[in-house]
Amino acid sequence: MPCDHHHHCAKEAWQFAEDLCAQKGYRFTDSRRQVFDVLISSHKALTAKEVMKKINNGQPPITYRALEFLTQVGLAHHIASINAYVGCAHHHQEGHVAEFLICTNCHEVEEVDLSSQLSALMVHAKASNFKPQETYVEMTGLCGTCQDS
Amino acid sequence: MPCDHHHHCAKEAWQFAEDLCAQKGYRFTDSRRQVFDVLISSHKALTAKEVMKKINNGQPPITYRALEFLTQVGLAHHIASINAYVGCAHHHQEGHVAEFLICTNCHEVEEVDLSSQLSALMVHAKASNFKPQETYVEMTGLCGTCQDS
DNA sequence: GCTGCAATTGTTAAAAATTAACAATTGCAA
DNA sequence: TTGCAATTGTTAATTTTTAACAATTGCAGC
Repeated sequence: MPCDHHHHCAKEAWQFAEDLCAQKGYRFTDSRRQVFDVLISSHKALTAKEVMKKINNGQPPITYRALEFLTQVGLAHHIASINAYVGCAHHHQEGHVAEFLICTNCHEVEEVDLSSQLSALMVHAKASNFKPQETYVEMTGLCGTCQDS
Repeated sequence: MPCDHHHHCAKEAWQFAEDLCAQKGYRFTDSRRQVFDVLISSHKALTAKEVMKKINNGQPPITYRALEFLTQVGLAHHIASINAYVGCAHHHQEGHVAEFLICTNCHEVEEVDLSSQLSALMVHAKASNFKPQETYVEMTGLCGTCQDS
């Protein structure tokens, strides 16, 4: 269940983002902050276009660059199945894998940790001598709210 | 390990496709056959553009429609993480979930069944009262061959 | 065999999404 | 304070996907 007190969430998220960038020596610049703000202010996955609209029509390159940055740093996740992005301010271990539950109606996204089940996904990679880079575990469907509407 | 005797593979795949379409009452038309042929002749995931190129530069709408058809029928899978398609001629149970191991270098794709591990992915959906539609389990990385090159 | 209808295709063109290229600016270290 | 790497601003192109609609096809019912 996503937390519903965005003010609280947001504050911690910002602190987390600040710390992460500082610690890793990345510049948490204005445009990056703006995009992060848009994403983190919503639990929904937003397309690049939606992000742009929310930032007084920011130019595509700026937005795409910020999205790429945030994704690489771990402050956002790319949801490939619907080609959208969702903010994230959890600390992830190296090799962390999350499962995303994506409502196709409202695009609300719930992120759940898969660490304990990860070995089940890895076993095939291991058996095939496959060296993993990125893992996407995405489930589209209808969230509880949207099932009733 | 993908089978390496495409002739044998292909023959069975065609039979499977014919039967599937006949049984479900779908028309296995020329353009659909062409796209299926392109996909099934390769274990690699191909982008829509790559498919088009292989079909004496087929027009986009025709290719996209065929890809959509094949995906819906189950004769192809959409690999969201790299926005590409891979042919498939396995019989899938209702609610079947596969894991795709996708080489980011050569785009070879291995499909493995996740049935036995599926409950691990579903447990969170259940707990969240989330009604699943599509499940994507994709792992990008380097296949054995590409690790050495 | 015709007729009519639904499914599919062919074609043109538009819309949407992403990236290239390069000049201007910024932040910081030497 | 100079120089360099990182980042941004800007324009425009490229790539990807879809819309719209006319033409065709396959087939069921007469």
